[in-house]
Amino acid sequence: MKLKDNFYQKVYDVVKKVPFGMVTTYGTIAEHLGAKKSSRLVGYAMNLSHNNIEIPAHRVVNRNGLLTGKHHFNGKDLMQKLLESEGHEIINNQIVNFEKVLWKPKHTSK
DNA sequence: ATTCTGACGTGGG
DNA sequence: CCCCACGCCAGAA
Repeated sequence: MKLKDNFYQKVYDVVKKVPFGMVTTYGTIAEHLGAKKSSRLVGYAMNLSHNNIEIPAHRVVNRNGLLTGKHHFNGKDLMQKLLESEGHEIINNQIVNFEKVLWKPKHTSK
């Protein structure tokens, strides 16, 4: 049981599926899992999984496209650097054209 | 065990 | 537009 385990598992899986040059949001993932209200869990799951270098957590931002979790990386603007390296433009900790690089699960073709 | 906080999001006043 | 509260789960003090 423990559907929550499945929940985290899905979060990791989805995040790892995020293609290069694309980003996603906690709310989008949570909604995809059918727990939009548990958007916090997604962020929390990231925190637990941030040990898993295989998970591009830097591609996950809040619904505002704001790099809310950039402080949780190497403690520097590593998150911003990574995003910029992938072709994103960050201004004031916010992703430019965020909606244009926003990637959604099961809607990859775009 | 209890209390607070945290990578969020939505709604109400 | 700004502030507060609720929902969700887990870890730390």
